[in-house]
Amino acid sequence: MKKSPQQTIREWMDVFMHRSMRGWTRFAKSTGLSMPQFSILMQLHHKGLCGMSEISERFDISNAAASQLVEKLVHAGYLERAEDPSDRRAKLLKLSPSGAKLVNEGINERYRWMDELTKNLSAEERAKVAEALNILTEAAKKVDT
Amino acid sequence: MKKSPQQTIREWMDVFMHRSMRGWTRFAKSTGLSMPQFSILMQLHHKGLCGMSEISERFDISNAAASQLVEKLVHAGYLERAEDPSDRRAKLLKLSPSGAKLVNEGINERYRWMDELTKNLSAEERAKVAEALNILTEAAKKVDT
DNA sequence: CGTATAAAGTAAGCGCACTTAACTAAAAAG
DNA sequence: CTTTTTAGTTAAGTGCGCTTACTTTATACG
Repeated sequence: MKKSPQQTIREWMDVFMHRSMRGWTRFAKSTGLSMPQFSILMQLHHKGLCGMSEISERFDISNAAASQLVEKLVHAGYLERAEDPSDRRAKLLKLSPSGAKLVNEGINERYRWMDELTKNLSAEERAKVAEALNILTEAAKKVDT
Repeated sequence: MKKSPQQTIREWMDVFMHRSMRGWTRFAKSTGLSMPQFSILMQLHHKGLCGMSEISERFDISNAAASQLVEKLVHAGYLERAEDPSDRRAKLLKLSPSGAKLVNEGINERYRWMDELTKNLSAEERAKVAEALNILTEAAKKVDT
């Protein structure tokens, strides 16, 4: 009874998702931030810089809600909010140094599990894994607009 | 400038996590359930059957909170709550048919993106990916107690 | 036995995310 | 230049998750 490639891939997804979701929520909790707040920091980490309305669109919440969440993060020192010089109605949001530090700690915690996983692999296995994940990453870049 | 295997793996994690978290929260929202409620359904999906206190331990909340969340899920018809015959203080929780259906829809939605990703791969690439993810899944089973 | 301990449910109350509605101010349109 | 649209903020109010404190019922232990 051999597993199909698709089955193998799906099994991995289940394991990976279940595990990393747990780690993720635990870390967010440990920072004292709520999930919505933490997610905004992550979004900023990926986009680098963005306006308020991008936040509300991305998380499908009202502008008002986004504004309130951001306000808390600015107040806590994790975000910097500046006027956009090219459009003075808009704001430019970005991670403050301490916000970036927090996000990186979270990401490193994620990496740690993965390192744990791969540290007992042979060099050959590790190379195979890396090659395969590279294939998937490239595919993901094509699919995600 | 070649990427190290570790870098490749981490890059994949970032892409995969960011993308699947988004899909996950969107799906949960579309069901009308809150994330905590939805997470409980997922936990039940993985464990099959469990008591109330396992819920509170898993999510690091009080027994009272778990009881309240479960009550809502039972009332909504997603969970069945029965007395444990071997310890009549305890309850046995499990997904109802409609709860199982909901969870499976969520999981299938996750799979869909992955299918999208892999459908344009050559058979050879797909085989490589499957082999690598199988290695990782086995490793994960060893690491996670 | 009775007493202590454990599992679960109930009640009151707090904080947070979210919404709508009203408002400010700048840009775009006519 | 006036009107309309757009970006963001503020305020009031709602619902939910969570906690602590208390109650109930069943098991474990001396």
